[in-house]
Amino acid sequence: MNGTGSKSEQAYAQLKDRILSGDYSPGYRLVLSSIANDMGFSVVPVREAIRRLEAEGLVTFEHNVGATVAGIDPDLYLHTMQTLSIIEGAATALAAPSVGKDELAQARDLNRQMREVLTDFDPVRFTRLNTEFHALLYAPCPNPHILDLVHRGWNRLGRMRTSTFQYVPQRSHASVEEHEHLLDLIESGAPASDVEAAARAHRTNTLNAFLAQNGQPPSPI
Amino acid sequence: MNGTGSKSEQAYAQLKDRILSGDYSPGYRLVLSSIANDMGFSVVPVREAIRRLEAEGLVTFEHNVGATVAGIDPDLYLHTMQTLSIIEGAATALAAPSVGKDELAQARDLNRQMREVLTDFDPVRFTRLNTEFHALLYAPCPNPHILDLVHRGWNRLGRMRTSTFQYVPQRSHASVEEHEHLLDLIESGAPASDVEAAARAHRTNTLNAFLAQNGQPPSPI
DNA sequence: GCACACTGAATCGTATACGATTTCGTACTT
DNA sequence: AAGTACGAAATCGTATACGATTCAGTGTGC
Repeated sequence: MNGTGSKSEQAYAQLKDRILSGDYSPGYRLVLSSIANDMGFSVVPVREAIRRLEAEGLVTFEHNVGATVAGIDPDLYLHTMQTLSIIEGAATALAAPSVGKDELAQARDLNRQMREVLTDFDPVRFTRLNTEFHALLYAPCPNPHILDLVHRGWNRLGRMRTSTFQYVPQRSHASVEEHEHLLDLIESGAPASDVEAAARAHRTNTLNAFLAQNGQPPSPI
Repeated sequence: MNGTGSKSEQAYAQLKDRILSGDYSPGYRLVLSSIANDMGFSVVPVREAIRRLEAEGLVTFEHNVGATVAGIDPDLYLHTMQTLSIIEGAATALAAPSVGKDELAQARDLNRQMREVLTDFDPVRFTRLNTEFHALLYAPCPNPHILDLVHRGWNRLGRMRTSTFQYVPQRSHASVEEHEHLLDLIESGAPASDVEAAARAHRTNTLNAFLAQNGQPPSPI
């Protein structure tokens, strides 16, 4: 009857939404009874939802204490971004042969918009365009498992992903150029390894800019 | 008081065990009440355990029908192995600088044993040695997130991983040679990209051998 | 003044109960 | 004989209830 299905499912979707949107920020204590009351159902489906979120790494759980929204300490950020650079690079390479003219045109347009934003820099808008740009390029990846990992990775980063370029605004210029290069590679049907290397290096560069700013050594991969 | 912690946790561990050991084979219907009875507690903790397993991809869930142990159709196998070749390759490369003399010696010994097994081929034993060999090399990877993904990937393959070389026995000779090469690269402190390429190619070769045998095209990555 | 034991409120963990949904066998119709 | 409608059994989904555990605040002994 209900399109969204079970309450457990609804609870899962709502919690995930609130966490990803930053409504519940890291460290927020997820009290079962409160959430259940808010949503209007009992604690059982909420518990199940939280278990799933736990397995995805969005919340941490402590026995007899409860769940809290998982934070992102610098280490976790490094590790997740490193992993994402690897997986998203592979996804982009695998997707490349299936990227059509339409997508390429869209991507070029997005990059043009990003170039415009450079003159009057708006980090949040730039980051959103950037996210769209990359999503467009890896979406045709024929391996759903890899796509799933990409999505989970970005989810783990939570709200930080919506504002990456707030932290490394100086990367934005190089980023736009690298995008252009990546598009050329894809359009020209370059070997998968080249596309992968470019896509990965692009992410790694942003990560390293972030690390350098915090006085940390660059990622070895 | 209890070392294993909550019943939910126990249920999770037991179910995972039984699935991975092949006790519950793919397609097996996980009936809540039966499992709860078997284990001696109520259905609630069992449900939670299953939710977590679902999020990890070990079981599939259907609303109002129940959970079944996730199978591995050829597509899923391809996708998972492809993903693993990418992630494990990266893990091995990241781990390489931290692989000590001890580990190298152990690895060489394992490979020596594998070479011995070649003369009187035992696919299960060979596969186990192979698993150990690689686990030894990627274990020192400093990025726990990547390690986690490697483990999850192997878990998804379930029991098939314990007998890979049953399906592609002819790969075993080349495999041993490639191991030696990989060890040389690591020992000589080769660049991360070289180690990664070698480790990935090694896995991809096995995957492709498997694919070729089933008349499918090789993996593009 | 400080450490420690105690008490109660908040919260979690699990069992039980019951309504809802699916599934499958059976009888009935054509 | 094949297909369909019906109904009972199996199973799931969720609410409620209650014991168990944690945590904070208070009081007591040293």
